[in-house]
Amino acid sequence: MTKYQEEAVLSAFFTEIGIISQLSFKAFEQVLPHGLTVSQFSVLNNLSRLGDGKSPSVLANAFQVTKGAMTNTLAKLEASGLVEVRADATDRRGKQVFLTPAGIKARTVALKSRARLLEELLGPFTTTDFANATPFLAKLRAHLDAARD
Amino acid sequence: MTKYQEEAVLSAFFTEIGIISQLSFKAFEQVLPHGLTVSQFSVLNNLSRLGDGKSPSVLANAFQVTKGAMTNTLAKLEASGLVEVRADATDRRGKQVFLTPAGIKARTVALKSRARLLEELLGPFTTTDFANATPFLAKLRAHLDAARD
DNA sequence: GACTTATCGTTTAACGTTAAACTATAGTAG
DNA sequence: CTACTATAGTTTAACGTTAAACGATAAGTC
Repeated sequence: MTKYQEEAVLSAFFTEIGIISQLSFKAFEQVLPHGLTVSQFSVLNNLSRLGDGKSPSVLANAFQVTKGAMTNTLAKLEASGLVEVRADATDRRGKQVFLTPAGIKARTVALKSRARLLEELLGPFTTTDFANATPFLAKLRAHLDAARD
Repeated sequence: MTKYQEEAVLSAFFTEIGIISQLSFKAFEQVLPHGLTVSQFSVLNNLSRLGDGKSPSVLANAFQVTKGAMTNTLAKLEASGLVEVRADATDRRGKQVFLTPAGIKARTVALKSRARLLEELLGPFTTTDFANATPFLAKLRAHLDAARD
């Protein structure tokens, strides 16, 4: 296989990845409860699955987003009453983010929408198809993540 | 396998896709010749591979981007002298986009950077790993594209 | 204890994008 | 020919993001 062909293989792979990412992202966004963005849902979901009380900067790191972006996302969530942001008692620079009952509920509703969407995205494929594809992707993601300067 | 587990499989898959897409996109952006964005490179590459003289709206469709976004991208390319936009003689509403010598050169330089980057992204994997993963992704992309309302 | 460096969160300007309104031109039906 | 409808491209406001500057607080060093 020539250098050129190898390049074409990688290029095709990353092109497909990019398109799938874009299409699935948009599909998810359209299906989310009104006013909730993917970023906002991701924060709610993280706080619910992994526990709330996290600081904005921890969240920003978790999602690989700047602190400024997280300030914005949290402000929206707070304005919608889905999250409560309190001063950190032990570090006066810091804050802590907590889910409100409304936030928990919004996440639950969003999860149901996502479940319906995923079923739709499954299309003619089987769960096994996706399960088989994931390990390589996970390893690749870990490599890219590590190689990032 | 329970419904919940199936959902987790799909969710994990799309999460990996999203992260890989984001990381590879950013890596490409950082490696591009100064001032060239991924969108701009994509237009140059399309015009070079598939022939220039296309209209802005054809390009907008090809990249699934709004006409307004393409207006912006082409304006940047034109300001950089990488592209020449001429009135369409046969349709006075329309325009045609042509590569300039500088545009062809910029694309060549960008392609070399991309080749180096792809080699780096290859990491511990083989070309075959990517080749094996691509067919499913291509089929899935086609499904998502078709399912899009 | 005083200086220096690092971290937390916010703010600002800039960017690329979308959606929608708009102008100009083309195509079509009566 | 006259409407009407559709399409090409631009413009505008809004959005979510980044990068960089900033003030406040904490941690480390002499």
